[in-house]
Amino acid sequence: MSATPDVTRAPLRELVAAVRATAAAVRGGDPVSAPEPRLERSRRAGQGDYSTNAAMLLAPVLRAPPAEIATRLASELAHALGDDLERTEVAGPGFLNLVLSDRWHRRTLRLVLDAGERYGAGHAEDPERILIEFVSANPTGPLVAASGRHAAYGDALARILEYHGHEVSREYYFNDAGSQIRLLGESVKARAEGEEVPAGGYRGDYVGELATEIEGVSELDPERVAALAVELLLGRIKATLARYQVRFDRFFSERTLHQGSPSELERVLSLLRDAGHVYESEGAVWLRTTRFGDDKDRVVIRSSGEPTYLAADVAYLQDKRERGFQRQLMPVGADHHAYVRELRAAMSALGGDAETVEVPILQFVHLVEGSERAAMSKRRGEFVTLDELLDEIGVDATRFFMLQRSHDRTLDLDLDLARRESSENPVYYVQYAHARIASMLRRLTAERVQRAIGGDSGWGEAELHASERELIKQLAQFPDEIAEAAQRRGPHRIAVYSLELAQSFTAFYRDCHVVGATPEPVESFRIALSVAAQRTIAASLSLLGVGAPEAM
RNA sequence: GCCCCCGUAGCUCAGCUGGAUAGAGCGACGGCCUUCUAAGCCGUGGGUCGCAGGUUCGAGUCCUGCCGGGGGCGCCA
Repeated sequence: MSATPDVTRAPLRELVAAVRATAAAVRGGDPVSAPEPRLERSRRAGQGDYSTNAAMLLAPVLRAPPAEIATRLASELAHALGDDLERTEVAGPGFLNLVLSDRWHRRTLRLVLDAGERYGAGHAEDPERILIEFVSANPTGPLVAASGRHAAYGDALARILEYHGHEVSREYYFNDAGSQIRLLGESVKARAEGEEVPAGGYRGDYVGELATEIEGVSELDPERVAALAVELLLGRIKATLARYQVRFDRFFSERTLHQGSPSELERVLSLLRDAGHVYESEGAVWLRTTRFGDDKDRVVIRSSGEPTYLAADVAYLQDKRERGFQRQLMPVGADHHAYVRELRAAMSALGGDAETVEVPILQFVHLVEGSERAAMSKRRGEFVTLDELLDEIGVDATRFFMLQRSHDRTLDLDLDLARRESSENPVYYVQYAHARIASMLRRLTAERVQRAIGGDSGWGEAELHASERELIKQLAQFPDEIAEAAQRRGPHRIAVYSLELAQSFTAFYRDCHVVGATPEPVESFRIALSVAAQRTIAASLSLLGVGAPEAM
């Protein structure tokens, strides 16, 4: 991505490098392998700012007590870090705690500010071209609240991967062919003619609406009705997604895979046939997925001659691959998890690497109101649409709540809490911290703020308040949080981080007066720190697709 | 029966791929507005990390087995 100078990137990187270099020096040329030492944020006061487990890892290699090794590490590290290091202490089973100086804290703030709007961005070590396919709900009804989790997850993950330095495309794959669509057409037609919808058909109120929206339904054949209904429903889905701040680069139609002669689907099937992974049995065509770890083979062409959904999905898989994506992410609901094995097997059969097909499993969402649980399924008329949820609690709260929890856990979304516009509601708490900084900075001229950020008049030498140090360490953490969220496909880490950052800022705000602080260098430093906090809160929220208001 | 996810405070959940005395929010209880937004802050109480073994200097985290909850095992998508 951008060619940012290394020094403005991750403040903690040089600290980690120093620790590792020191550990290597103490260790000497011993060839026995040992894990790389870690640098961890200390959890409680009295254990320094950071601590390393290096001595405990080296103990078995050097056959010496951890405490003794830690002492040697300490003197090496003191040499390497110079004035950045206040002191070290050996503690517990052999931890080496580092207490960093105010000089280090000021320097770290400098690095954060110098990185500007791109702080924390572009750290991916192996940038890839990634395609993320998400939501992909069939256009047989409006998006339901559960889709809100998929949409928020995929969108936030895409933003995070992009920020981290990958090249990301987002696609929505929709089924506009096949039995479900046929059923939709028949359902609409039946509704228009006042007849009973077919077994397993669609019954929601929207079906009736479609019946009136489509002119002359009764004269049209079901197939035509289905096509028009899909068009209308897809339009609504797109509108909901746009409102939800979710962007797609492309909506991919399944139908296009069936068109032409040979169709894309037929072409991919013959690739598989040539590779010897396809056979006929019981009048159907099968893909030998068992060769690649599946527990049974899968039908691709039914005995009726119709292709299965899997056949189309495999064609789509190959299409994406041929478009040059090195990795495909396709988050799906927990009810589709068995599908992972089939897809990966198909990728192997196509001669690709199954590891490049990643399918994060998203667990279910329960809407909770008091002790009531609202049903989320698309069956019957009883479901909450995403639009209804957005009407109820707003875009920001919905996204934040959907992203707050790890995607592989079922989620209880508390509507009472989400509706509240107070600090009890985590999303407002974070936004409030941002607005508060904006409000504070409005009391100053732009020139004053610029001068403070630039450090033109200096930041002084005064001893820093514990809250100032804490906030700086929290800011220093940001690049690592992004790297973790990206690598582990876990956007919820950013939501958790944004809360912690807001808390750190609020503590600083409580303890340290900013505007009017004396002497002037102290005011400058605190203004600069506030700006860094504001930018980083804004960046975190932006990665979640949540707004960062200037005022509340 | 087999496979996948999950059991952490009254509730909802974090816990950075093995580290020190297990954290946050909500709820409960008590306190704080003549200074930059009280949409805020401070304090109190609250735990056999489902159970039992194992691995090791060290386990909420890794392994095995049980118990409990959810999901999946179609020529449906």
